Amino acid sequence: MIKITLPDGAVREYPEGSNSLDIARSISEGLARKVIAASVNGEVWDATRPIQNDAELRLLTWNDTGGKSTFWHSTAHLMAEAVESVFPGVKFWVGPPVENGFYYDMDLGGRQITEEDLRKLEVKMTELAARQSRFIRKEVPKAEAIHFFREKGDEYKLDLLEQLKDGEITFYTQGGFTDLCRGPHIPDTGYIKALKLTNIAGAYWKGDEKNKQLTRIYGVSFPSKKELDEYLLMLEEAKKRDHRKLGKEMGIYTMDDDVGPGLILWMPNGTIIIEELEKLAKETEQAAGYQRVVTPHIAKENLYLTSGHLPYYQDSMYPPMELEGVKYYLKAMNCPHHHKIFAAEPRSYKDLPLRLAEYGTCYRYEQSGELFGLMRVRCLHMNDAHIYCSKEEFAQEFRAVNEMYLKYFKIFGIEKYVMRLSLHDPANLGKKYINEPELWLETEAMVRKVLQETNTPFVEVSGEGAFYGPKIDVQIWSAIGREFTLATNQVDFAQGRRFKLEFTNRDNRPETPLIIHRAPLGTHERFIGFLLEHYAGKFPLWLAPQQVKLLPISDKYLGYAQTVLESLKNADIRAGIDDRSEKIGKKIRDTELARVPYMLVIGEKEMTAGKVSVRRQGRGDLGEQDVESFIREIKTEIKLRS
RNA sequence: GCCAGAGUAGCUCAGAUGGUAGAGCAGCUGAUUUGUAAUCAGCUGGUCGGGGGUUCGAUUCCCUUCUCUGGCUCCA
Repeated sequence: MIKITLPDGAVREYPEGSNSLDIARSISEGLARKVIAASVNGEVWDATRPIQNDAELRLLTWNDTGGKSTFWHSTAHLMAEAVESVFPGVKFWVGPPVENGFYYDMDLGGRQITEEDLRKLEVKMTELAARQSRFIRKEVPKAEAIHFFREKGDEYKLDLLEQLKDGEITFYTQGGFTDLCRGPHIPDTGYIKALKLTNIAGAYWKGDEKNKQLTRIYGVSFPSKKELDEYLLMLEEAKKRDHRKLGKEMGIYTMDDDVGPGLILWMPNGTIIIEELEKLAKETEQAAGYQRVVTPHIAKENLYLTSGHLPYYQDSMYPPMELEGVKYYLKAMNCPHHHKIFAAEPRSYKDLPLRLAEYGTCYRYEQSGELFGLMRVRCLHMNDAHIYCSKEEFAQEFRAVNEMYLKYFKIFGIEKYVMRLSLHDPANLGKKYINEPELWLETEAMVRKVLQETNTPFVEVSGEGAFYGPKIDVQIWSAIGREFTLATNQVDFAQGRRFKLEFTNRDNRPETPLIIHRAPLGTHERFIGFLLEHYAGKFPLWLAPQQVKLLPISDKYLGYAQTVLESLKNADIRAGIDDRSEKIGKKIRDTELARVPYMLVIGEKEMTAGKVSVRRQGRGDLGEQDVESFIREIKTEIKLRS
């Protein structure tokens, strides 16, 4: 007998070789039906795999992350089985579960796959699932595994095998399909009741663009039809808050083929938001001891040779324009210009920290396939600043920047984000990263220490640093689930020396400052894209392009509405009148849909009493109020940015 | 940049196996003067993304190009 410890601490005894399904069944049949995998001593196992020793057991269902990923991983195998039957001779690479489903990469030998094929594959998969084929696990000696895939002629799996040792190789078979796989899997294919193959994509083998491109098929599956329908509904909902749709609908921005890809034209409504954000940034930065500067959009080649942009960042820059034998580049970052401002005057330790801020316009030649609405563009306006400080001041300054982030996030109600400590990748020193291994390690440790001291939760990722130093990135997700860096806080140990920046320290000696690059509000483009989705277009009052709309019941009250409008405008409130000869219901409907925060209904009653009837978007009628008190209240709401 | 898909009126979408296109909403005009999420009527609006080819004839078929979209690679 073996002792099984359940999550509630209960210890039960079972015959040796019992599996998780048996154990679940001993608790209840209902539970057994829901179990799709199990965590055995912290490791996710097949629910059907025999347990030989005492163990801590946690049964996993669809509602556990481990359960879902097992379910999707198994569906990837089911898809592979279907693909193999429809396209014989196909070679497979890997087929893992992902955040919302699964994919499998394969080499179809030059054959093209169409949307129609996906529908066929779905039918085939449904058919195979209904057979309830068991997933059978088998430990295989390496030699036998190699033999199997040699026979099959699958060089991709042979490549995978190369990194595996004898004794750690397992095969899984379901129906007529056998795959090299670590597992685990669901008990049988019958668990998969609903599925959808969502798209076809190219994916470079091993993620390297120099390698051959394989065909990747994405899909998602569920234990019931109901869950699939809910998922599809959720996708529909997400589409409604897509910033590209809202941006168009609300007159925020547009793009034009003649202007160029990735170049945003901000319309009046979008520009209002930009100006409000800049106002916030200026207030915040002034309070934090920043000074504002303004710099040009271009500079001579030499500046970028000095900064290191040309060797390390050239691919992302627009090609130069040449005038009188001198090459000029559009700036991709503001830092070199700011460094020149630092260098323009002799600096003392007494001037430090020197904080130079600019909403700088940068141009980056992003690859055409990367452009994405407002989130990834080629002309961007960065909430940029550079802080020049001594090593001793660094921790304090870096911490202050982090605190500024959190202050902003509170204002915008940003709760779902991840702080990422982005480090260099030693393999890319001298290529993607400035070749200063010790300085990398030193500054990375400095940043890590600040994060730890401030108890900031973060994840560490290698190979995401800037070319001049490590950074903290704040990751957010778009409505359709794509991940982006919203804000960034970077250390730069390289450019100070490259630009020969110096200040005179207390010992009357020249010293090179450390530089912090920071952009808590990221860029206008990405930030407003994010805000559109975050608020689903329903901006808080202070950001709303139009804050108040006056809705006269009929033309008779237009005159009174005009006087109210004047009062609002005098109070710097963005307001307008709906003077169409429509019924009030229509005016309300249109204004609600336009997401204007406040509506003021004006008719006989209001005109006589010198009042307005206030209606809040999404909330409905709030009753009558004096014009003056209404203005006072919303001025407060605007001022507090609540 | 690579793989795949899409581009018809301002928006959402129909449509023709090749004979130059239609609806709703929006817009405009008129009627209506309205009390908290759609008043009625009429009208305007499109070289069916651009260029080239095949054809008596192309928005439809072919080629090419641009843009957008889903991924890959890359990144604020």
